Amino acid sequence: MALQKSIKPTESELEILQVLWDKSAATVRDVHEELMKIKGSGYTTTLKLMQIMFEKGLVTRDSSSKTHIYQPAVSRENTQTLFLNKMIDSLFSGSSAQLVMQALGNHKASKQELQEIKDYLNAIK
Amino acid sequence: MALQKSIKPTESELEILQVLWDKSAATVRDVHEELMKIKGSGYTTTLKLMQIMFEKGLVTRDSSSKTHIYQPAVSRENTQTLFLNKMIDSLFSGSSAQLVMQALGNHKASKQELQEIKDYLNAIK
DNA sequence: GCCATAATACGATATATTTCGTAAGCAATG
DNA sequence: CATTGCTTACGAAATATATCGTATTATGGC
Repeated sequence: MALQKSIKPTESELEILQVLWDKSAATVRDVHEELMKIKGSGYTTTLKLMQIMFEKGLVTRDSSSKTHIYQPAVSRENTQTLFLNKMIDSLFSGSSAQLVMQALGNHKASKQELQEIKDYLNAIK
Repeated sequence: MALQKSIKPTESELEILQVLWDKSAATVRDVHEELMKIKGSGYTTTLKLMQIMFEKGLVTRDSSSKTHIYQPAVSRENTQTLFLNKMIDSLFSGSSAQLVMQALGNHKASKQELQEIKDYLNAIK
């Protein structure tokens, strides 16, 4: 499999990918209804974005029936890693440890989460 | 310290902020020469961006002499947190633990860094 | 078969971001 | 004190992203 240069999804595209990752597959309407919960753009906006994403190869679609079914073509993990690495470079001087400690320090992690991380650290030692 | 409404710097603005954070203060030329090491845009592009950043309040400047001296007006840490939280929301389902573990898993952390993180975790327990 | 409904396609506009060209000012130097 | 070089200011083009309106097409119920 050829190593495709990973395109960076835009912000709106990320919102759509999130829905697709959660649902595995979805129609434009499905996605749009999810997006309505967090933003207020029109149906054709979502449609257009998903068409563009298809052209870019960010999603696949089954167009055998009139209502197309979309699926993510990039994995959540790869995309996370793409953005993480970018962020580590652009904001943390290339140090993932710095990023991690900053993330842990901002009161967003519960005790349980901290324990998970410790376990994880011990596991990969 | 007053709580500033945090504007999200654009990608180019982040590159400039990085230089300013490293140097504490710098002229447009200083910044531009640093940027030349990683990209190829013209001098007036950097100038314009820094002027816009000044209008947005992302940087301050001392214009008492002809060559202005710029300083960051937002802290590295606040900006890191801003982007981290955004990313946790948009890519990690709101879980900082997930982000941390993904960051640790992608082979970017050295043994030494991992140890640092463990120490840190123990410290904040 | 016809119509109402809902979908896609797509051009056009709107907005945000980045880039550059040019004009004008200042200051050192010779 | 004029020339040269570096500076800022700023308009405008170029590019990227997001939004919408309208036309067209398919489909199921009548």
